Amino acid sequence: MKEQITLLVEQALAALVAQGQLPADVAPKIQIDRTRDKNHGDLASNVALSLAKAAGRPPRELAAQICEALPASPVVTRTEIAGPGFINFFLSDSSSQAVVRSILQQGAGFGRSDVGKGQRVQVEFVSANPTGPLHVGHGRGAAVGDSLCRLLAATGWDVASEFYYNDAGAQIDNLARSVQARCQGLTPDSPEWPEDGYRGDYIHDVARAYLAGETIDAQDRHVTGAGDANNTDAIRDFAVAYLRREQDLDLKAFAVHFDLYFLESSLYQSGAVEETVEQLIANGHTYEQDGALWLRTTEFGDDKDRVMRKSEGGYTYFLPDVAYHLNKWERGFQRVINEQGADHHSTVTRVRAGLQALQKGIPEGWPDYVLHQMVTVMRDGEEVKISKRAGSYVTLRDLIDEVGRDATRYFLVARGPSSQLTFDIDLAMSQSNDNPVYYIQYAHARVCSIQRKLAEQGESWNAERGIENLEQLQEEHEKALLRRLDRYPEVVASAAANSEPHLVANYLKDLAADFHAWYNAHKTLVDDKALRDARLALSEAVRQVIANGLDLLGVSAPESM
RNA sequence: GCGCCAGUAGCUCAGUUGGAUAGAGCAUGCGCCUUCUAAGCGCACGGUCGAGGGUUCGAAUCCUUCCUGGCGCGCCA
Repeated sequence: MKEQITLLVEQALAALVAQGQLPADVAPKIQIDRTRDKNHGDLASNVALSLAKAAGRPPRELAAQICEALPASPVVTRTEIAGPGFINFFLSDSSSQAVVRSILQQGAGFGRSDVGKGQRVQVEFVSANPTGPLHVGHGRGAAVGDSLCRLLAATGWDVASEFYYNDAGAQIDNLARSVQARCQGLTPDSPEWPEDGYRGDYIHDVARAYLAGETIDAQDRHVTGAGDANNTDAIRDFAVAYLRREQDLDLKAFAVHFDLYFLESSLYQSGAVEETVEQLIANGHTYEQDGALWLRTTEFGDDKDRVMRKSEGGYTYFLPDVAYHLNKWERGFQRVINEQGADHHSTVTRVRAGLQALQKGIPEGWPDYVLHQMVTVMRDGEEVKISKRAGSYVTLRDLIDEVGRDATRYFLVARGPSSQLTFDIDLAMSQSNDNPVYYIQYAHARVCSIQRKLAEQGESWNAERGIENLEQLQEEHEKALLRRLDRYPEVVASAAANSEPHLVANYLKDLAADFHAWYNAHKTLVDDKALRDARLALSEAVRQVIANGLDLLGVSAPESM
């Protein structure tokens, strides 16, 4: 719709230039906006305002000339000049009703586009260390990342989702020591408890399972507990497998799927880590100091240089991170989006700097990052501190069990990633109308309910007749719904382009509100068959868009509630 | 001290990339079920868009200086 209007305005401007009314060198970017107020028509343009200076004429006068020069079109019934010089476009009924036909024809495809042109994009998210269960923060990452994947796929990208599985390094040793301490009967209060050891109760669970000789079946590994409290390696393998299994179950319960789990340990096994170090040394960006090997990341915009190899010989996490991202690049991903918590934002410049230092022709701003701010959890009006090491914990599993998957996902994705989020457990658990997800789902269920009622009456919806009679939709509530439905594809495109799934969540709430208002004001199953079927077409279009939108958020669309 | 993110109604948050009179939910008050599911609808109340300066036809939005909160500033990840 916007494109058509843009075309008309372009033609009008070209005509004015031809008449010598406008200088030929003006190259305006024609902006067409949806109006906020329906008194201002359906679409509005500010071209006259932005061109007034170049034209040497008052905006309203210029606007009048543009309107005069607009070619006739069946889409626009009239134009109006308003305010300081806006041109308001009023669309014809038939053009605004056409969206219903499009939705019914395209079904689940409505709102999808091919702007991604089938290009590959990789989205990495969650990537939690296997040192504890997933908590709310990981949940936000999972909800946002998964929704992002769905949005990208819906806009024509070839999406690969990936979980970087950090199964090597110091934190894993810490995990092994913590479990071992529990195996030896120590408690976190004990003076011999490992420094910085993980104190959570789940460590005790792992230790008990290990000592009992349980067998763990995780996605990619199967380990049986050796039961020997002195065998640190066996404990490490067991603990990693155990927590991996827990995370598998958490993600499954959250309906989040990954195409690939990438193991950090594989970067050591393949020699990629070593090769990366050697390349960085060969490129002359490193130096030794205090027994450690440093990378001069300050040459690439970092505020201080970073250690790659510790004085005791091991690598910091930074190096495998660089090796990992080089691997992504070499797999051919021209576009990579890393979704992670903002507490890790310092890795952004670091990883990019490391990649630049490799001199492989990787673009400076590669990869993209979507950082979500912290989640604050409230329970009984008080903040619950999330600390793996201290053991006080709100797990994702708890939330899913208590709140339900749909509400949890909706809450975690309904805010812009860059805003801090307060997750009120009592509110989310309340199962009342405070939960906006129910409000949206209820709108979907209501449409289904109308269809059921129709069937009970021994009647059926004649979709053809409905589409033929769309011009009967003349109520203000109906016009508002039509306008809202027409916006959906733009919302999806914008949410995908800006990595902001919450736009979809907000849109669905507004759409549901428009629908509920209409539902209360006007009966759908009226005697007049033409009107009835037209209204059924509209309600079915609403149902379809809600289903499409909820799917992008990973939330179900129930047929009854 | 430096960097990143934020500051909008009593609370939780939107705000279509600089547009017209700043919106929604919750909370509060008053109405609406013999009619397709009341998990709903309508009306009312509620604002110095953190503060000051700047940019222009026009600023919650862009620039700048402060104030406040969160996160980061490891040879942890």
